[in-house]
Amino acid sequence: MVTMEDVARLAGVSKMTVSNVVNNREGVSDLVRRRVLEAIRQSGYRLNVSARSLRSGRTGVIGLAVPEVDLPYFSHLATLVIDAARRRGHHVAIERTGAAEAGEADALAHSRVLQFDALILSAVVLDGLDERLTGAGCPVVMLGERDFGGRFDHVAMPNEEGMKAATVHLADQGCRRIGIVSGVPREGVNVMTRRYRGYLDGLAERGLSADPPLLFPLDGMTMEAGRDAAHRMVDSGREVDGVVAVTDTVALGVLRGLADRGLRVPDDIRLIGFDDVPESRFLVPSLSSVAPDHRWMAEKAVELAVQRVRAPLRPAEEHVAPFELVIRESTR
Amino acid sequence: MVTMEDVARLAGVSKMTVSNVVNNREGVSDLVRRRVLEAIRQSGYRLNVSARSLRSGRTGVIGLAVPEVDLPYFSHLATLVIDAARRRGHHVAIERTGAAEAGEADALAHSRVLQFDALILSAVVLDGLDERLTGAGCPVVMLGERDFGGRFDHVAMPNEEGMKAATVHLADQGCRRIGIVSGVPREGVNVMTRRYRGYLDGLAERGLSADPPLLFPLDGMTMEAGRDAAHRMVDSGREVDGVVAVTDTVALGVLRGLADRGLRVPDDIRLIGFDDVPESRFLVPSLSSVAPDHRWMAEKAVELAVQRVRAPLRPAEEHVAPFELVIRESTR
DNA sequence: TTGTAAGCGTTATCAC
DNA sequence: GTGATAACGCTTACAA
Repeated sequence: MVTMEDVARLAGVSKMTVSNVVNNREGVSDLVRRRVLEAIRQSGYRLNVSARSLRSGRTGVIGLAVPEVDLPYFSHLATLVIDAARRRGHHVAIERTGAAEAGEADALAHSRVLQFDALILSAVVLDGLDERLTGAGCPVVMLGERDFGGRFDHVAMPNEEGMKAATVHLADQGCRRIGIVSGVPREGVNVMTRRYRGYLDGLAERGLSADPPLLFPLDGMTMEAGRDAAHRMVDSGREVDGVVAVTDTVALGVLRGLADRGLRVPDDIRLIGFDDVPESRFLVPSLSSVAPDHRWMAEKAVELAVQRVRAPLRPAEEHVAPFELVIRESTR
Repeated sequence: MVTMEDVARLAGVSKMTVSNVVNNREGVSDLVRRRVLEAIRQSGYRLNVSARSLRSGRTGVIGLAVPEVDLPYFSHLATLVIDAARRRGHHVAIERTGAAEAGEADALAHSRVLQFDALILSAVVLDGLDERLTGAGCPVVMLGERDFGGRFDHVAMPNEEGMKAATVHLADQGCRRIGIVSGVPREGVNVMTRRYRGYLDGLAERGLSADPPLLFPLDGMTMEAGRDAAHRMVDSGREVDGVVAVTDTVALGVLRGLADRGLRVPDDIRLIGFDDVPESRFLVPSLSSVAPDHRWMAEKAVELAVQRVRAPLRPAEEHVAPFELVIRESTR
């Protein structure tokens, strides 16, 4: 392995000068710099990141913990985070948490092992996370779902506002019996409860009743769960003329489930999702959706992460992503 | 920061004994081990991976370079690779190459910077990669697309066999004018040329003419490109009663493009994809597809990577993934 | 079974 | 503007 020492010898300078050149530091004469660069080229030298990290205490890696990499929403988000980080000279290591508390706790444990400079945590369910977070061994930025009373940097989704807008939109399209396909709202603040609240707000805004609630519960946040929920919805015989799905991925399953029962969207029933994942505009029918500005979210999360590495003691910030309602065939 | 030294002092042993406990090595008495573990707990000690890597020369990280993280095929693959690697005690860092030669070369450059123990490269287009690969600074396992004359470990897709089977299937369903939506086959061996060859083989197998070719070229491998190709196909006025799409992602776009022109699948035209991504069974109509065993591929790729780290000089291995044809509504 | 010493490749500090 | 030296926290090799 070629080290700085070797390069230094080859260029006839000291190790330290090579280091200065490699790190683009001031105070190296042009002549020497050129000589060093040439020596680096000739020798095929490569910086040893482990050594640098050991010395500097920084790894240049930001962790991104998501429930599943292969759900469109998260993979899309991951892409954007990777880009945003790269622009700031950082790398991203993705942790899969599996949407379970165990997994999310695990990701934190791993963040210790892998020594991220910061961890961006897209937490869905984890309760009682707070105590553990403080022991993560690196700054944590919450992305998406939860509210931690201002103790952590937090990039929030417009969960309530978005869901409210979606529900109002369905009402304005003439729907009178609007159902929701979602996880059962649990105690504490999480994506399910917030979106469910937004749905209720939307109903209230248009004077529609939520009693008895038309909640069709979801077993997981997958396409499969969405399809099954749609089956149960139709089979229950309860009349529904519009559905808000808690995510686009779930909505994709609902679309399939409705087709299985011979119901057409939007003719028989209207459907709207949340996230505006890339495939939504290509589905048949194309899927209306609440579209948070994902790029903005990724950018902000990485920005917060990088800032906090530099200044660990700044007060925590909370930001809510902007969104727009994208109207497509499924609610026409 | 708490170091092994601190733990050692606390437990009344030497640094080395702590190291032995941390690494689960033999030859530490139970009593001492317990004392050390207790000291670790009390002190909140965490292993410093940079230091370990610097000393041992291994990082425990496998790089995975894919064109796009947010195409379903790659995100699914990434999930499986992450799982397989975790089972072997490795972490995965994902590099996005952007499906361009520049990107793929870049990933190699990064592999130098990040010091992966090995790099799994899902290369799509890169020609003249061979020379650069040897300078990657770590073992490289090719995943998916290309053939490198046996110089690299290689987990290949059943590109030709799969496409042939898909084409034969369409013929057996009664299709007589079978088109293909694919990138233009280029010089050299890549996914496009191999799949196109499989398509031609399939036509030949059933005595169907490939002259003039019903190739509808693709500008990229995206849903959008698939939709546009479908538009051009229909607008060209050329009669087509079956289509093989080069990937499921492209097929999803084709499905949309056909709907835009008022054509129904499978009634007016049958459609089959390649990859069997998770969403395919949930589409309406559900999408028939060539289903390579992705889990097998990920497992094999990681296995090869780990093996090669241990034994850099073993001769390269080449494996072709098994596959099956999944018949769904789109070709009924 | 446990301890000691050396060194992995880099950077911070301070001297020149 | 450049160089010598001393860490950073850990593991390998070997001694006790």
